[in-house]
Amino acid sequence: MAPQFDNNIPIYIQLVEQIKIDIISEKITSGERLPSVRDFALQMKVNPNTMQKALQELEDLKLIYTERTNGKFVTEDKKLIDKFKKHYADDLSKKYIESMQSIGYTKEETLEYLKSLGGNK
Amino acid sequence: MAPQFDNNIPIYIQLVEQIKIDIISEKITSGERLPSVRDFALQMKVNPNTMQKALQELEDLKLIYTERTNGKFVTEDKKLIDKFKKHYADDLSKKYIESMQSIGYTKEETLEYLKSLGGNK
DNA sequence: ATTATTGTATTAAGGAGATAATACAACGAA
DNA sequence: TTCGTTGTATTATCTCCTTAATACAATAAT
Repeated sequence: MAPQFDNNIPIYIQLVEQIKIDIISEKITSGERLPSVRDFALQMKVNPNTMQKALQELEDLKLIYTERTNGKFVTEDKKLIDKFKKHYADDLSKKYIESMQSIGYTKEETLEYLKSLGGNK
Repeated sequence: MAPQFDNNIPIYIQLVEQIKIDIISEKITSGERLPSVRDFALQMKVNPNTMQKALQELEDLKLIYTERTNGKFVTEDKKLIDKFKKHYADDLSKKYIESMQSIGYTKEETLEYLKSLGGNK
């Protein structure tokens, strides 16, 4: 459950990204309650303060909301979640193409490269 | 010339990545001399110490080598450069596929998504 | 009313990264 | 020899991230 963290990126940033992915992929569903800050921190093996900071960012993004003394919940705005999903896929794809171009692959070559990669999933 | 740095990743790491890309893409060619540490730092608008740290990492990777009092040069081992290029493309592609899968896209769907993206370059 | 659980805030300590300001060693050129 | 350029090393300072240890407020359950 506790993910591997990249030493070069602040943990709270990585937590935001991971939880965002869990919401986008519906591993945690719209309206679902998250573990308490303390429990979540235990699960992820980070300090409660670090988890709190990550959850605060997610709340700023409107992806979660808080019911004081009751817990934190994934937004019920499914359109917003879908918007994040599209944006995420778009961002990933554009950055991938750009990175491949930066080392000399055209878009067509990149597509070919990707096709020939690994198995078939 | 001076790139935009991501606040969340150490600058020296980003310098290593950028220079690595420049070598892989042959923007800087095999055997070519790099600017002096001080000049390079000025170009990139970073502290000489930060540049020195980045160049030290690249030397550890054998991508550059040092002639004391004369300067630093891109390796003349073209096979090594090509190895890095292949590894880089592989790594990018695998991570891209994995990330898309993590939000629910199959490999086929990812390929389609990529094809339909943006213009034709 | 009391207790437990929730989110939230505060203070302190340590570590890593970035910058600044120097200094030194090695070598080529004038 | 002297000067300038090269890489390299050192010390200090500042900020941000992380952890630790608390403490408080609000509410549901007992």
